[in-house]
Amino acid sequence: MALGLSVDRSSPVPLYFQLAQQLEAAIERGTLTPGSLLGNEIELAARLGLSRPTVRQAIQSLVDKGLLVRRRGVGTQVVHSQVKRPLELSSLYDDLEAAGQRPATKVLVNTVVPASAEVAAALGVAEDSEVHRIERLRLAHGEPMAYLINHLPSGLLELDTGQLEATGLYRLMRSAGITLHSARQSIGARAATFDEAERLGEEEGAPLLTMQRATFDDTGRAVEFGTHTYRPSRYSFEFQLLVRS
Amino acid sequence: MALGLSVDRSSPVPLYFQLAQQLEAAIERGTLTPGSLLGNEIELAARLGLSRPTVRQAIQSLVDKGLLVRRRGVGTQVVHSQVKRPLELSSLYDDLEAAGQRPATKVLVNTVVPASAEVAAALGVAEDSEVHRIERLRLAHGEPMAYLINHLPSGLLELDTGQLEATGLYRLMRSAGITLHSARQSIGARAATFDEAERLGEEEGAPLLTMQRATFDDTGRAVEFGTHTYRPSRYSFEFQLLVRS
DNA sequence: GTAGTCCGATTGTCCGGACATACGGATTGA
DNA sequence: TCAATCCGTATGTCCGGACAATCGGACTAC
Repeated sequence: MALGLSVDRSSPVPLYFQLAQQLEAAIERGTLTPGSLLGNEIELAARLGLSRPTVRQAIQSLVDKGLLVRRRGVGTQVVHSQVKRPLELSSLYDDLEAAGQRPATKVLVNTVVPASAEVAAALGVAEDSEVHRIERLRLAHGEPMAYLINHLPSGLLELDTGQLEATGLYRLMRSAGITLHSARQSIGARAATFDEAERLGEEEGAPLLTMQRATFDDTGRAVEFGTHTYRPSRYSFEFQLLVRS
Repeated sequence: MALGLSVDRSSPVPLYFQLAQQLEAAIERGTLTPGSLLGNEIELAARLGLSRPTVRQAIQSLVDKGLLVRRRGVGTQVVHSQVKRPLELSSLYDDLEAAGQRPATKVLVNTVVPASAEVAAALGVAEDSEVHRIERLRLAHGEPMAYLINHLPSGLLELDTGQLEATGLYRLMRSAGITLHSARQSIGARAATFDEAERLGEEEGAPLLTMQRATFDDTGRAVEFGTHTYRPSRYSFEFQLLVRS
């Protein structure tokens, strides 16, 4: 097959990664059609001038992403389903932007407060110690969409209101050198209180979608604790899961 | 350190898997405390009589699970946070059982119907072709908790009402030899219609948590499409995410 | 005292090979 | 005709080694 696979040994990009990218691109592009066999690893390695472990590493990374399926004695084939991207730690801002909605943010509160018991527990800091508190209203097409309350440990990040209105919190954290690693989420629903309804332009008692999330960086340190409410008519959580085998 | 690590070469269980399990157990047990270094791979391999790639494979699997963090030039250490288990494709039945709630199921509908356009699209079958339809009421402590509507392609599974009341749908599928692979989920909220409220013992207009999910097996074939409504006072979605690096 | 440099330690990448295991089709036997 | 067996094929596991890249601390020079 003319997949045009090739690797550049002078590049600093790892060989297995180059191969994985090319395979993923071929799947995305439709050159590798769902259900089609990938050709055996030995032969593929020989064709590319790579060793089998390297080829396997590339393939494995795509299997982990859910793009390929390996079956012993059969071969490796492209998953034939509409499942494309697995779950990511999503950012509302990025989600909206990807959907072409041009999100806007209004920062309502950006201050330092003593940590409540709940916040302290979530962030793993002492109660009443100083934490940043920001409250933001997220809009799409001029309509309120979500009300976001976040707490961050102090000293982690400069929280500039202007920047917060121009981009998302996660992006700010990443550009400050923080590598996000994992998060604990809880998604529920409840009736809007009067204040909540007011802020989001809903009626009191209207259903709201709620999300609480504690985010951790790669050292396991809590870097953010958020309590968000969404207008369910404007937003729902969409994601793909992979089963752990 | 006296971690008591050892592998059984006569076991059919892969060596890297044995090691991974023992390391995970040690972390769970607290023998390996958060933040502690794991000792370098070379020495660990020598101590266990394994090769370095095997040890690396074990460690990598735990890194993928989010239990360990590797840093070049430093070593591998246990993540120090409360993040323990990453996201799984959760089964409401298993969730409830794990929480010690002794779930009960009432099967209200178990029949074969022509596929609606929505169902046909989700399952990847022709419109009006035959699909199974089941409607179940899930109770915990005698209280209604969720109303579950599921559609399955015909010929996939024997859907015995008795079995459906005794266990969960996912467990049934797994024991029928279906390997679940991935799912596409959408979680939202809305106000209960009169009928929905009736079924769940809520008031009309009360907030409901909704979930739609299409599940795929390892060949990418859709095996189930579910439309569920939950009482938010009784249930919320809890899960951990890992960031894809 | 401070900044730059060097160096040991540790993980990251890659190789080539060996044998085990499971799947599916072909062959063989009843 | 149908079922059990054999066998080729492809992935799964494991080994031992080599060199590169990066981190952090120690040392050195200014």
